[in-house]
Amino acid sequence: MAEVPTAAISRLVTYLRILEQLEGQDISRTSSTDLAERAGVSAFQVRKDLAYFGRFGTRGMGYTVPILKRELMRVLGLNQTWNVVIVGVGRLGQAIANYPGASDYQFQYVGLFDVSPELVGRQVRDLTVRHIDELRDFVRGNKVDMGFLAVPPERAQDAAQALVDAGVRGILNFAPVVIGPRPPEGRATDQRSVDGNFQQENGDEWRGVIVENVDFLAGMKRLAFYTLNPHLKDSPVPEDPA
Amino acid sequence: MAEVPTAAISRLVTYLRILEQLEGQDISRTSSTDLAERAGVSAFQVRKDLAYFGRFGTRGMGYTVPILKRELMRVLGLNQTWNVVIVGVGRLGQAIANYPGASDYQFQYVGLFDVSPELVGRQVRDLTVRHIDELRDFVRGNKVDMGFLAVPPERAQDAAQALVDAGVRGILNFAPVVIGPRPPEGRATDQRSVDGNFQQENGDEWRGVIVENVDFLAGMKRLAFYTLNPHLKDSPVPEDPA
DNA sequence: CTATGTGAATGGGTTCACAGCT
DNA sequence: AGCTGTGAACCCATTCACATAG
Repeated sequence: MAEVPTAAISRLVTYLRILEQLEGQDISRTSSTDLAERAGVSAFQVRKDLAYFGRFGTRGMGYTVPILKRELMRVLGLNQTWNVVIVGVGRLGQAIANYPGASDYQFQYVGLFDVSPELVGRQVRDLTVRHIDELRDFVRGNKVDMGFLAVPPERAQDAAQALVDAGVRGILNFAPVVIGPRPPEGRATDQRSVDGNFQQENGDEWRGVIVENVDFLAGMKRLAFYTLNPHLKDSPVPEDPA
Repeated sequence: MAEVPTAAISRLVTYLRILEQLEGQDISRTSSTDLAERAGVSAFQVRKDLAYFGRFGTRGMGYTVPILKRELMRVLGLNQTWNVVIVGVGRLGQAIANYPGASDYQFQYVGLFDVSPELVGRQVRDLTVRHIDELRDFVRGNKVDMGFLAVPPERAQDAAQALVDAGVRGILNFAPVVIGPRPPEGRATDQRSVDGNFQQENGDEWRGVIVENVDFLAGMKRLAFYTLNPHLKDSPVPEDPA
């Protein structure tokens, strides 16, 4: 089903960033070996990842930085405008709204939403924070493509559902919880779909909605684990051989 | 080399979070099927992931929430104290410092560092921001285990190197760049280690240092890609069969 | 001779079926 | 009978070797 490995997409993002850096240094040509070094992967991997989407190089020569950059941007969907709302405008939501770099890729923050009376009405960046009750109409009226979710974990599922009901196609979830179609009511364990994924007839609004998670508490915990068990991590610095 | 899949560790973190939610709801027993539903994975996967680290359930019965929670905390290294410094105390760094939930796991922020004269000396949370020049002595004097890196991308490599030189064992990198042992000086492409990962003789300080990345710009870009190509994503809502 | 692009082989992770306890 | 724990099967991602193009 995934004819392109998920990990390959993450790597493409990295290659693109490297190409931007190269362009900034007025380096106009590169190679799979060079990209591989800078990205911390193998050159095979670079070539294979690119090959999923086309042929962007010249044999014997390598890649032309601006061309490969343009092609990767196209592949990743970064040559078009994305209208984004942020739901949750606490410290994290504001840090996201103000983080530089998003607008470089035509991610435009068009609306900010929260429930807190202290925040609603306030100005953040060039936007006025709205109450989350206005979300649905706003998304429909403003061609919002995706929502960034920066609410406390206990509100994340409801806020995500609101985004989906409103019609966004993608959610970037910063809350440390799994969001998704709400399981049918009932006890924890019952007999439907034995030993596999659950699925249900409600929750169809979620069909086609993409969720990406950015969970830094999880990152902390993974870091703790690998710091205790370094041998379980494929490190950038290879082991001593024999 | 990775006898435990990296993805399994991420899932263990999710299971742990679910167990905490269950405990908060005074639910004392669960099962692989129940955990699987809540985590959005298969029950096979849950059992296999747990099996990498031991036998925590009772056949025919399932798992006892507090026991499994305790065991997962132990496995993940969350039953001990971690002393953490944050390098970069801009909006993002402050949001991290103030984000609730870290201290639940004995992650203790013991030092904050920045270069900006506007920030150094200021009070954030209960800590005074120090100049990054003090990092080395501080890390050595205060048994710092890991560093969270929230500086602008162009400073990330140097700040990471400073953390490593100072002796931290883990880095949680929020900057949208690859950090690691600095490649040897020289042109982009040369002949060492043909077609594979680079490695070098300097950069040995990085040996054993764990780097985890939390890159939300990358998350945005992945989201853009999958929103354009939903069929390439294994969705929580399964496809219509046939 | 160089470096890409790609079918084939390898290896690691997920899925499965069932053995083993309760 | 029920649900965990696990060796084996399967499948997908990475690695490789080489054919191809410049």
